[in-house]
Amino acid sequence: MQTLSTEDYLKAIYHASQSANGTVATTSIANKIGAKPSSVTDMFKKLSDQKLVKYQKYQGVSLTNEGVKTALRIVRKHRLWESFLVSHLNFNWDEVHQVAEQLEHIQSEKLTNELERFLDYPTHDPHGDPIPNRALFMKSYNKILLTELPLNKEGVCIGVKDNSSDFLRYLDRRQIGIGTPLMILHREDFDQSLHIQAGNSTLMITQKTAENIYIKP
Amino acid sequence: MQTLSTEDYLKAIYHASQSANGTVATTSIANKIGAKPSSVTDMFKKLSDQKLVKYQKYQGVSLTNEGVKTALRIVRKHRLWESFLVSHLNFNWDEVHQVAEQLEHIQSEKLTNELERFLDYPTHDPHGDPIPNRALFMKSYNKILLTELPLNKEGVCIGVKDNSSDFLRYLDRRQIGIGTPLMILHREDFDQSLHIQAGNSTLMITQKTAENIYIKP
DNA sequence: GAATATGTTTAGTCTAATCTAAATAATTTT
DNA sequence: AAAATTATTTAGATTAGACTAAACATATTC
Repeated sequence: MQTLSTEDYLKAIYHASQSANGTVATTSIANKIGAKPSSVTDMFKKLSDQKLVKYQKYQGVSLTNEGVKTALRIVRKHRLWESFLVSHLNFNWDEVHQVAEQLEHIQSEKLTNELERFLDYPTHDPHGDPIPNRALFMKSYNKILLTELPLNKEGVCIGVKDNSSDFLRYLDRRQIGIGTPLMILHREDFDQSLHIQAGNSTLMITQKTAENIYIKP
Repeated sequence: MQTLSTEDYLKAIYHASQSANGTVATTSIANKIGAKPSSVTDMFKKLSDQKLVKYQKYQGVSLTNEGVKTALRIVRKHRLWESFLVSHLNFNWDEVHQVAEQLEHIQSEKLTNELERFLDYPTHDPHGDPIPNRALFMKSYNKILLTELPLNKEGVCIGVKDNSSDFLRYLDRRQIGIGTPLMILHREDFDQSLHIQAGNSTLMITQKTAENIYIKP
């Protein structure tokens, strides 16, 4: 049985180890969690005692199989709750994260599984991230960044990399969301900005924006 | 902003002060919370510093107006979540308490209010307890105990006093629930047991059982 | 490869919430 | 009303999780 805090660490390690190749540094977790590196070291030891991570001094941590499972159980709850908030409680996709951070810690297998049934077994959350099923398996799309989409080839927005409110609301204002068809009309060599077609309108976005939009090619 | 623990104490004090006349003893809270009296004393001081209770050494506590409001906000969430679990997630009324104890601590006004809207503004939870509305106001029925129902007069079960799983499952087996019409056919002088009509069947219940069933006369 | 910079760990401290054991107050019994 | 019982509080210890400051390892730069 995990505490709130150990669950937060496991989730942070899980997410960090997705981008990196398995092993995760103390500082990177400190930044995600908002704690000092020394606190993170303490927690690494604790998680290591519980066999949830493999930890070697100065070498960072990696999740054990059991650690991955624990993390995925939290991710599953987080994404199911986000889906619920958007689909039934009128939350916008930029408002759900903070609340789901709390709800993901609720302990009740029945609750999680019934919520999943109630939502009709969703496979992706409101940001396009895959939801682990009861067996903790998730199918992720074959996806590319908008920057990688060839010129004049149509793709569909299927997710975002940056989940911050600021970015999501920016996309709302540009009328870009999950499912929006996108096409690059012109790439500006000078500053890498892109002229794109989004749904029925054409608009200009920066490279930074394009790097945070996932496309099904 | 309250911690999990202070919220639990405030709720316990609120419930205890309903039965007693406003002021609540250290030991009674210790029993409810499952803590030692010395810990309760510490917490009483803390809550008193926050002006949520009035505390005088050796005289117990009573909630301030602000304390009542804080407690009611928690009760509101607890009962809304219980309602949700039963009405949409296939929980039985004896299974909801433990999960609602966790969910009641989720902090998000929008979540609470949207949940209330989604449930269509319920006034009572699955145990018949009134749900405070957004203004923290709740209308409680005019109710009596089954023991107080006159012989051969029909009443309707509108709630239970004991919310334990054991009792609720016992009622399930007897096919007694919220809304079941009840009538006392005979009162046994020897042991105060009751012969009752419950829905279409007649059955025998003990005084202890009857003392835990609320009736709308 | 030595010097510097950066990242990580250790040692010791802090706070919230708990506990035990002892002291003290209130209540009940005789 | 004194004695005994029960309830409550105080004092001091413990634990989880965090912190700071100093020590130590690793990585980078010259």
